Formats: sequence, C-alpha cells, structure tokens
Amino acid sequence: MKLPDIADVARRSGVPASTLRFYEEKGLIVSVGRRGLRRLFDADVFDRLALIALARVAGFTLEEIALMFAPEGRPRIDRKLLAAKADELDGTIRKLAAISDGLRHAAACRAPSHFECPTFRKLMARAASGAIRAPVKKRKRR
Amino acid sequence: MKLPDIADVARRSGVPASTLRFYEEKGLIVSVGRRGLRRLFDADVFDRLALIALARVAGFTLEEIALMFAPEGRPRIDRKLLAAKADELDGTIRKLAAISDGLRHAAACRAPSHFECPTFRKLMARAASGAIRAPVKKRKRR
DNA sequence: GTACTTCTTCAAGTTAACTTGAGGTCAAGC
DNA sequence: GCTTGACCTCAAGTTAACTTGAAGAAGTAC
Repeated sequence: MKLPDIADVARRSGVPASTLRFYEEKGLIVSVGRRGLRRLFDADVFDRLALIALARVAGFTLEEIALMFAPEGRPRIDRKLLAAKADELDGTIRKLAAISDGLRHAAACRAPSHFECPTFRKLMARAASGAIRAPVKKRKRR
Repeated sequence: MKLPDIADVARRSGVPASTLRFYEEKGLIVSVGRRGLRRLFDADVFDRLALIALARVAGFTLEEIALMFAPEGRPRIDRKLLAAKADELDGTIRKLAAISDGLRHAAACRAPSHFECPTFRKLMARAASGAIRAPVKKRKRR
C-alpha cells in the first residue's frame, strides 16, 4: 500500500506540484493523508488528472469540472445541460476541422499573407458561418 | 463610400467597441480614418473579425494571429509550423469528439457522479491516451 | 544528532484578453 | 451657438489558472 506522494504524482503525471496543491485547494483532487507534511494521494489521482486535462481541452473551467466531480452534494448537472455542452463541442469540432484544413492548405499555398489566399478564405468562411464569437483560449505550453 | 464607424462595427459584429480598440492597438485590425474622433473602418473588417474569432477557437493567441496577418514584414510562418498546428488541431478534435460522446452518454446515464460511470470513464480513457496536458481554456461568455 | 533536501503554508506576482472609469472632445440636432 | 450623447485616451482593474518566493518543518542520510 505504497501511496504516491506529491512528488511521485508530479513526476508521473507531468503536472507540477504547485498545480497539484492548487487543484486540491480548488477541490479537483483530494490527498488522502500525509507523511510528515508531505501529501499522499490515492493511485486513482492519475485518472482524475487525465480527466481534468481532457475536460480543460473541452473548454470547461476548473470550477465546472469541480462541479462534475461533485461528491454527494448533488449539484445536479442536468441532462439538458450536458447535451447542450455536447452540441457546443460538436460545433467547435466542425470549426476546428475547417481550420485544420485551412492551415494545411496555407502550408502548401504561396499567397503573400496566409489569410489573403482565396482558398483559405473560402474554408474559413465556411467555418465561420453562424458564429463570430470565440471564447476559447490556449495558454502557453509548459 | 459610407465607411462603418466603430459603433456600426460593434453592432454588426457583436464585438464590443472596447475590444475593437484593443484589437487595433494589438495590430489585429486597422481603422482607415476618423470622423472627428470616431474611428472609421473598411468594410472588410468584418471578415477580419470572423477570422480572428475562428483562429481563437482554434487556440491561437492574439499575438499569433497578428503575426499571420503580417502585412509585409514577412515574419514567415513556415509550412512545417502550419502543418504542425494542423496536426495539433486534429489531436484536439479527436479528444473533443470523445468528450462529446462522453457527455452525451453522461446525459443519458444515471451514475451518482458523472465521472464515476464506467462507460464514461472508458470513453475518456480512450480520449486521454497519449496526452495528459491540457492548455486550453474558455472564458465566460459576454 | 546535525545537515540536507524537499516538502509545507500563505501571500503576492504573472499572463492573456479584455473591461471599466475618469476626464476630455467633437459632430449633430435644436 | 449651445447642449447632448457617443466617442476619445490612458491608466487601472478583472478573471482564470497558475507560478514564485519567503520562511519554516520534517523525514532521511550520514
């Protein structure tokens, strides 16, 4: 019963210890005890972290993720809301696919500025139809 | 030759005037003159804004987007980089698709906490394979 | 049992992408 | 020609998600 401590988790998951502490504070993960001062985690923390990472990719905030992990409190994420989120994701997926196509074309094309190429523009126009709002942001890689 | 002023652009695009000013400051859009103090824009600013929104969905930072719009400076976004971006996007797309499936299942399933459902877990595990890093974040809607 | 390392807490700092507020200006309507 | 309302600038504030730093404690190696 060798529980991983924070350093083990950080090493094996790639998530910095500072982030693990931060996540614990936010209720996203829990430590199951201490060895001295040092936090000990259950082995399933790795699944949790993977899930958290995925949910973040999908555009959920940490707060929303914490709610989904809700222990007993029943903050009921209802069916409608989940289905709506799925729909939203599908829309995003379609846009990303168009952008991916656009980028690949731009990589091959010789227009002065990529966004000037008519083919690229056409792809983008298709992707943009219906939505000019873009609330997703990527942070720099560590 | 009735150029749209900042209020027109804000109204028709849904992008707040403060954001338009901010984007101009960052070099993402340009105003072509003033009527009094009031900025005037070229009609193509709407395309620009749509493109910016799309690029943001795809996870580009404003800085990266500004570079792609690069006028003459030739800061050469090279083919390899674009292709790499496209690959990255494709990976993201696969994950989002899995999450979308997962969400739809969760919406139908009656597990106590969504992330406890074994079917959901399985979907997520598939999506998570190979990547525990998640540098995308969504901001609140206006 | 002393040194060393690595953890601990807590507060403050960072970054991206905006938003808000104070004080000022100008075209347009009356 | 004066009032009004919407824009202007510039600085400072906001939010999410972390990171960094200072000061201290505890298990581990010698």
